[in-house]
Amino acid sequence: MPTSPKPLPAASLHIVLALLDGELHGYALMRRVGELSDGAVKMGPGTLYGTLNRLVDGGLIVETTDRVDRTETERRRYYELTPTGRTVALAELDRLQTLLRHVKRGLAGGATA
Amino acid sequence: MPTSPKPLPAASLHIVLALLDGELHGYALMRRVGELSDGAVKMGPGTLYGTLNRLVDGGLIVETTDRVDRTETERRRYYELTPTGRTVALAELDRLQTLLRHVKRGLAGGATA
DNA sequence: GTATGATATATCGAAAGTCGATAGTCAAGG
DNA sequence: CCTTGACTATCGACTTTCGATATATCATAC
Repeated sequence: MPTSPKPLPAASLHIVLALLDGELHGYALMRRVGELSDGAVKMGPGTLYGTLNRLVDGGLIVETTDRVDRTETERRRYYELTPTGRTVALAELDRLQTLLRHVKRGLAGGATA
Repeated sequence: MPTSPKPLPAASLHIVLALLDGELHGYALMRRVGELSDGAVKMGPGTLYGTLNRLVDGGLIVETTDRVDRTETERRRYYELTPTGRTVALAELDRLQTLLRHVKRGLAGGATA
């Protein structure tokens, strides 16, 4: 079972989930991560860029080099999920869904003790 | 807006979610946290007891002292959510639901780029 | 023309959190 | 007895996160 060794840390999780929708550059990722939780999660650059590098090292994302319409002065660095990264992201999504389902089931049952 | 300063760390999150269903003692909490994610999350004692203390300090949980049918030799220490803790737990649950909703919406849209 | 604020990337050190190993007690079963 | 599972607990190493800081470009406004 190579696709679920252990849960990703929070920042990594948010990044790979955000990238499920398509490639993004660092700054956009910061915004998107915030948006995805209606502003509840705020990832600063200190967290972002280190995490990005770790994800690249771990083989979950890659910097896309096939950009076509980019100007010379393009500062943005785009990242996308690798196939492995996508698999992991989907597995994490699943894990969260399972968690919520179980918690909500317990809530419905009612622990009026 | 006193009820959403920032997301709880992973271990704290799992513990308060597990306690939404009712009071539990440490060892049972370890099992329950695993169950809630179908075995994907494994919290060992090293993580558990430190986190438990932090949650007590933070006023999110309390050790229940009103146990009736406990023997003298009872080693178990039961914890339950405080009203604040319950509010935080529910807010976190909400945050996760929002996250999943947004991510899945993006997935449906399709990023065939 | 120049101040300002958003875009954009990057690094540093401190603080916080997590993990795995270890340890001890008690009860029940073989 | 002696092992095994329940149960709480702590330690140190490691990983992750945070906040501040830095730098450069661009658009808008003054």
